[in-house]
Amino acid sequence: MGRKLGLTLEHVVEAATEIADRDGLSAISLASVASKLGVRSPSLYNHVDGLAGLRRQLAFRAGGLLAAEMADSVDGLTGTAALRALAAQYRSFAHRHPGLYATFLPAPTPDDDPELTAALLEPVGVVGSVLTEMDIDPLTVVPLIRALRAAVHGFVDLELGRSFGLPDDIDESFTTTIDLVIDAIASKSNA
Amino acid sequence: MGRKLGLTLEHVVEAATEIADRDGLSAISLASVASKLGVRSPSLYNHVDGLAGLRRQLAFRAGGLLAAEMADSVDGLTGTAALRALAAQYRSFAHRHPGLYATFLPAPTPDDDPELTAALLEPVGVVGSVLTEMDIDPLTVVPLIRALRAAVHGFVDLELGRSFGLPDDIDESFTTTIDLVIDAIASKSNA
DNA sequence: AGGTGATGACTAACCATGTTAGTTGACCGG
DNA sequence: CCGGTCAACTAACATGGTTAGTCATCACCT
Repeated sequence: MGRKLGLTLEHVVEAATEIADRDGLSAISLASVASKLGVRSPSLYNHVDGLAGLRRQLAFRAGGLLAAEMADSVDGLTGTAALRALAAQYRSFAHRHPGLYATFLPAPTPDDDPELTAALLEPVGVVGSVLTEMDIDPLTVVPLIRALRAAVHGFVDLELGRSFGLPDDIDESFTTTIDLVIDAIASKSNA
Repeated sequence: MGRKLGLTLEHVVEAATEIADRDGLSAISLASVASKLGVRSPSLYNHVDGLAGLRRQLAFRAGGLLAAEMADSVDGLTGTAALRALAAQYRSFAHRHPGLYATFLPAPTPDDDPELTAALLEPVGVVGSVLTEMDIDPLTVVPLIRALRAAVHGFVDLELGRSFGLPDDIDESFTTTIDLVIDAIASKSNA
């Protein structure tokens, strides 16, 4: 049998994305992706460098998609309103794409894979540009951006991991959490 | 060959802990654990219910250890000092036991495994008792404890995942992050 | 039109891992 | 001393990743 289907890298990554978002990142295997595409596992090597390569492609897609969504969400906004929009969009992305979201951690080291490292830090850059517009003391901007990132990521990660035991409203808790951090950031702004 | 070594559940879980803390949670396999113990993989079934059972035992150990350390760390302290001690101990645990720490997520659903769910929520209980002593409005205590948990977990998770790109001092960023949340909590305390 | 080469799928084979079944030798209580 | 239990074992099988080698199809070039 020769060339039967018009399989492309896009198709492979798309299929893997669907599996990851539906059944979790660990459900991705060459076997499951190949099966979804109606193809045998070795055929995937024509498009992707093994399982590791597939995961890498998935991470690229995740970084690019999230960065694009965040850039869109902040359009026309500045200051705390922009930060709130970014946090909400970030959380929404994680809800809609839990599998892609999981590819962010652990991050590759800059030595191992500088290209992928840069792609995964793209979303952070969007937040950074909003913060510099707010005229924060340069000495404290890095800890503050880390605090915001930690709070948002931590909340989403716990939420996705079903780690909040109590039935109390989770949306409200998210608002409380990010407002707490954003207010603290605003109090150090000179804009 | 019959009964040769005095292998116990403790030995198995201990070996798995060492592997997980050194090489990551995903490095745990029955093969790697058995090899470390000088035993064949099927022998482990005499002590543990397969790989899933081993991971479950590891999660129990993680929950118990962290809860004990946190209870110790808060001894004699109250209020914001207690919260700061808890956060520091939590982070220290994650640094010393990254493999055990990773077992906390994703959490099992209460329906699937109520026993393990309870064990993993034990550390949260320690924080809860400190907060109730601080006399916080019961309506806002749940969002606040979630904010604190999200910030601390998020920070540690990003840190362990090498996701902080910049070389800026990480200890200082941690202090900034948790002080930010703890100060907000303190401002709502009536104690 | 027909030959040629690249493409992209395939089968076969190998290795590692998890798991089950059945076996065997050592210890322990009667 | 004898019999049962326990805890290790070997054998066998399934699944998944990977490599090597095969072969049909398509595009292009003469």
